[in-house]
Amino acid sequence: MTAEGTNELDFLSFVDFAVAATSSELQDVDPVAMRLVLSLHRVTSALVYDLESAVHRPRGLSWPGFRVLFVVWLAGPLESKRVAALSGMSRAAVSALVNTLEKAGLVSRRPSPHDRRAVVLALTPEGHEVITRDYLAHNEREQAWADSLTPGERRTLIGLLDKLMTGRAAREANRRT
Amino acid sequence: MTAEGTNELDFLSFVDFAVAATSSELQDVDPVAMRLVLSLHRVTSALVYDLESAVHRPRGLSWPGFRVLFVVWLAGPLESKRVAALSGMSRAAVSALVNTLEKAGLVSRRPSPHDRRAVVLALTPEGHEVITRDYLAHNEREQAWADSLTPGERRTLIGLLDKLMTGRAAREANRRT
DNA sequence: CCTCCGTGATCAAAGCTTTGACTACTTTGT
DNA sequence: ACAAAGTAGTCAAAGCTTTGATCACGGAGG
Repeated sequence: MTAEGTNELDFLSFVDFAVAATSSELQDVDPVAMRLVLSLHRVTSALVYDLESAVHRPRGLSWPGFRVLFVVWLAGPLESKRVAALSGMSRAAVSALVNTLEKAGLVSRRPSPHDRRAVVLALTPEGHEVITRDYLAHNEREQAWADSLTPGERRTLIGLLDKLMTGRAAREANRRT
Repeated sequence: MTAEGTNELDFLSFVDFAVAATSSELQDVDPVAMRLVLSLHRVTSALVYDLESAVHRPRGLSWPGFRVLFVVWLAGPLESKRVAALSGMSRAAVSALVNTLEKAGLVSRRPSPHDRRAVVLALTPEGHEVITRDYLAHNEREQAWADSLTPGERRTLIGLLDKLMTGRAAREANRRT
């Protein structure tokens, strides 16, 4: 089974190959769970790489920078801690990232009026300008991806992802601190 | 609409909030495409973080290290370039990562017999030992996530992800070099 | 009041990522 | 045969991530 046609493999078709190859090496592996996770990871990687390289980098934002700006844009002046929770990053990562965004003049740091330990993050006018422009291009690219599915399929996929996200494994899962 | 109940938001429920908030700021945004991409990214992030922190780190592997080992295990011995293509990383990233894996005694580098520029990567016996043990634990955790869905839902989800992966946007998308 | 413990933000070290440059080699075309 | 163009791997700089300290502040009990 090994080394046969291994040369036509690519990032996409590797999923099929991997499921077959693993079953032959290991018993007790669930091929459906394997394929599910592998597909999820590969689609998402490809999607994020495409969005970052086609939309955000050309406009001067990194993918993490976009995520922070997006959260601050929508959920509005917000404590650093909450930005971390909503963007799915660690507090340390937000702190480091905001150094960059602050230097770029997109985000401002202010002390919180109610807690002198806390820092409130807000968009500067320029940051607001940047994220709205950027997000329009982002959403256009999102639509291009969504167009691969019918409207019904889109709803189904969103529903299944929600179910995964609220399921038992997700609740038990390790979370970022 | 802003700043109302913003305090009960978390990483999961932010999706709903974001879709509503964006529509009120921008017209011409497709809320379904937005929700699709946001859900995909959030589920996958949570899943990868859980797998890395619960399975791989405790066993001494990083997530990228696992990916390389996994590819070399299944498709291996393989040129460095092909490992990059199959694992979805850049050639430079593979090169840097293999430095670590080689020091750890898990992967070996050999010159290719047919092309003196190329390097062939293979698992050491210890690397084989590590990845088989590690992958068994990985797959157990994958099963825990897959258990949130019925068997039919799993098949449906895999099918929809495949369709996204082979659709037009994915084919046009920027790819790693 | 004031000690004790919890929490918010930041820093530090180590690792991985990216792009772009560079070297060594191979392939192509004349 | 040989120059030109392309390709494999690596390196370097800059950025982002993680965990684990550290420091400042807040809240509750004695």
